[in-house]
Amino acid sequence: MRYAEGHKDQTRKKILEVAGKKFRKDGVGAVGLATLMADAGLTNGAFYAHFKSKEDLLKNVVCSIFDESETSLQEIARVNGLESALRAYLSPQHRDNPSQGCPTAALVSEIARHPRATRTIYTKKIEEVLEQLASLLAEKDPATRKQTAIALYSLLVGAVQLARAVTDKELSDEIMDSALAGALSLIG
Amino acid sequence: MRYAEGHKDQTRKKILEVAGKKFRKDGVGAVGLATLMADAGLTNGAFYAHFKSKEDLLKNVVCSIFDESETSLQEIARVNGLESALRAYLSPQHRDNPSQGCPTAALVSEIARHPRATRTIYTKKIEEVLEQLASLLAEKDPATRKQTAIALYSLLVGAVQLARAVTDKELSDEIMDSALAGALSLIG
DNA sequence: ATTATCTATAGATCTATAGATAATGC
DNA sequence: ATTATCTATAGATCTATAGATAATGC
Repeated sequence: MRYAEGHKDQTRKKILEVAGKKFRKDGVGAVGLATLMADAGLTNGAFYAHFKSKEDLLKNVVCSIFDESETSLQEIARVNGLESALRAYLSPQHRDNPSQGCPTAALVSEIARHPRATRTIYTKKIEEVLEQLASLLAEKDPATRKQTAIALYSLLVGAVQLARAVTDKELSDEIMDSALAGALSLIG
Repeated sequence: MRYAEGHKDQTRKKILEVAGKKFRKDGVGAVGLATLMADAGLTNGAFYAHFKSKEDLLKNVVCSIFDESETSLQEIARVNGLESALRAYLSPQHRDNPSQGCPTAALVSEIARHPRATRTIYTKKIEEVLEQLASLLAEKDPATRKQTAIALYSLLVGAVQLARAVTDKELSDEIMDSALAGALSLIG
């Protein structure tokens, strides 16, 4: 059936949006294409009009959720400064809503097990994020700035993952608070 | 068939050992029980003489690989000090061999999606590791010590995961080096 | 006789493909 | 007429169970 101009693009966007959420929430491996398509209001077979495989979808999802994530970080940091961005990253809101949260916190270890082509796209996005973070640091020397950005990002990512995994709510909160203290001490 | 005394215990240990490696290398979800048992020199059906489900196996694997991991940290730190342990954690050797490495770096985000009972066992093990790390810090005040241990562990975990995911070898090395610098600055 | 491990299988997934259908563009 | 989406299905997994087999203990 021939739909209105731009209909296919909209559907593609919808699939990307639903996949971005489900992948982060449940993990890539745990998401089946049939259920994913049903959540997007479509059926299984329609998938292949948009992506040539699940791996192809993942590559596109990685790009699009990083772009969103970078925009969001840029926004917060521009308006309220880096410390506010760190507080947002280490907030219960972020911890408790992985489906809209940081792509790395949700997917990094799974991506590490995916084909090289996917990991290379991920690598490019990580470089963007690190540059963005570095640009927000007060430090003058670019090498030191990158070093700090890397340590800072690692700390944030690790902390949110830990805070999501533990069942003890107090410990989970303590992890977020301690990570904030550590992050602030890193950026001096 | 009735085997020699202790045979079943040995088999159980073998399954745990193989599972500990495969889970960390490929992720829990990507490991099938039939292949796992074949790797242990057994067949599918034998699994249920040892564990009542895959989830039950995972719980036991979490305990046993954390115990190994804690022993190993204790060993390195006792002989060569905390800084050596940090260097070992952030070494190419560790990054390139997830199957024998840190349980958290390999499994934390997957565990966060598992049933509460499994996450509670994981939580207990994390508390052990954090206490162990805290005990190795020079800092006097126990509260500050725990805070630093948490930030330190988060940083280590996040860095190794990132270093494993990126395809650019130089960036991967840079992540490990920057994390070490950050870790050293955290422990002052 | 006991029981660790075996084979065989049920029932539920999963990804991907092939070919049909139906709503819009020309 | 075109083509986005549909249904139906192939073929390969997966976890888990049931019942058979065979090597050791008594």
